[in-house]
Amino acid sequence: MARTGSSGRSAGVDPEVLWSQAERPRRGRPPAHSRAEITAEAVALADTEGLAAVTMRAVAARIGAGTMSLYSYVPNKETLLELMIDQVSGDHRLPPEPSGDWRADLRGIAREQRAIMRRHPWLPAALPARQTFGPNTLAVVEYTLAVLAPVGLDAPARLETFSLLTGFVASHVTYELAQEQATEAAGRTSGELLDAQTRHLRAATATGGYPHLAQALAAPAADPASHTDPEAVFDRLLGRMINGLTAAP
Amino acid sequence: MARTGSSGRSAGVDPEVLWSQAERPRRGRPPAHSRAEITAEAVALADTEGLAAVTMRAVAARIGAGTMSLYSYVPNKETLLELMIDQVSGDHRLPPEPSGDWRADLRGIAREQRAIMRRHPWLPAALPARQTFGPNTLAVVEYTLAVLAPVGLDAPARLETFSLLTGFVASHVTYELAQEQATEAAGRTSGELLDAQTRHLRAATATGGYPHLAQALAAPAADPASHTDPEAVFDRLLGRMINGLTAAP
DNA sequence: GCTATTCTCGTACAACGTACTGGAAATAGC
DNA sequence: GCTATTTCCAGTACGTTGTACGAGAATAGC
Repeated sequence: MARTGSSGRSAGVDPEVLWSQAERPRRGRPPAHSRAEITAEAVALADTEGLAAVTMRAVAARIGAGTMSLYSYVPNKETLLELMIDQVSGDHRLPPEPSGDWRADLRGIAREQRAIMRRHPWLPAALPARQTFGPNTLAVVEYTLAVLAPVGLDAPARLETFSLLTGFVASHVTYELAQEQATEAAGRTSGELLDAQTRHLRAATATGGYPHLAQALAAPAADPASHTDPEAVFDRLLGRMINGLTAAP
Repeated sequence: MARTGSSGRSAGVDPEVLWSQAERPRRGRPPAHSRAEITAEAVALADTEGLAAVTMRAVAARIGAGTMSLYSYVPNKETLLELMIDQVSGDHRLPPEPSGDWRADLRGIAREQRAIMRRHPWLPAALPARQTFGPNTLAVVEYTLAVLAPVGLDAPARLETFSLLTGFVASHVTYELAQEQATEAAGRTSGELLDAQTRHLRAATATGGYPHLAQALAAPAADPASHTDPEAVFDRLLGRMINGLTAAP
């Protein structure tokens, strides 16, 4: 892992150079691959094997190229990650114009984000490392700002609203996936043996040190139906979130 | 980086083994260091040099030990990270009992979280990787659940509220730090040359493709005073957040 | 063909996490 | 103090990572 920035944030690559199309030179040997193809392959790898499996060697092998060939398309791995994030952001299906019902539009954005993050479970963890905004991300930001225009927020507040909405979705999806994984692990062993994490939690609460936590783990949902459907849970929280973020000061 | 879990989530270490005290054996040579000391040193390193600088070699050098000596205290690096997260969670100053004003108590929790994250800027990025809850984290969870007891939420909703509150604070602090870094970089060059990211954004908007974004970047805050004070911004958003998360279904 | 330009990729290296292992060190019982 | 026992310490070594370098291969314009 040589050459990872030694101080807080690494320098990275000039975003202007990164995202401007680097017009195809008309001379010399034509490239056998493309940035988009490499990025797509890296995304597929992350989807199936996890973010840790995305190594330069593995990605190169997947497209049938030598490891170092990647560096003709991407200056370094950090940049590849930024490209991955922006590429999946391109999956957003955005209406050309806000509908006029800004609450509904915000819901729509968040639902899209959630769908994308569920399709690419590595995304929530990768987002905090993002240094720049690619064109696809900017398109979502732009649309969100357009939606927020009629809301009584000033410009900086509108900008941050996007960030907070994304953060909320990421938090929730992370929680959702962890939850599903836990119950799946529990079910796999016929509901008898829970997974290590849950077992640990039960053990911790069994000491009596965390009464409220113990109660929360023991208590079934008051209204099971409303908790069974993940979409319903998300939508309900999302609605409150939108109310909170867009309330008048 | 040999032996990082190949699939999505790595197996990690049994949390029970991790967090139970591992009673000190009474015979033989006493250890020269402690898990807490090592963790503290790793935290200090991350604070000053960034999370990437936390290598087993660097941490060992800091306490004046051989690299491999660390493995007497910590089974692997991933675990060290969990310990770091839980150790800084111990900085929370929690009242012994909820005050009765649960909104104020939630504010207090979030403010503490924000202060800790600002003191340890690597924390927001490290949180998504957390696999288990250590005792200090559990104490915060427990207190939060106690605070939420009088609120009309059922048990699972209370549990997730903690997660969402933490996620909100992490998102906001990440945003705050990025913002400060950008303005600081801009100021360093006497307000003339902006940093690469900002320059990139301006360039992107200059093409006319993102009118709302361009406007947002150009427009000064409607009420500058309310944006100058980061605490005020945080408190205002936090208030809305709390309203949203704890609203009746 | 020639040449300039560009992509390709084998080799190489530093840095990482960590398995292994022999020896050093401290205590417990005498 | 001596010895046996238990434990910790750290050098060496291996596999894997990101990536610098440079020689070769393939193309476009002349």
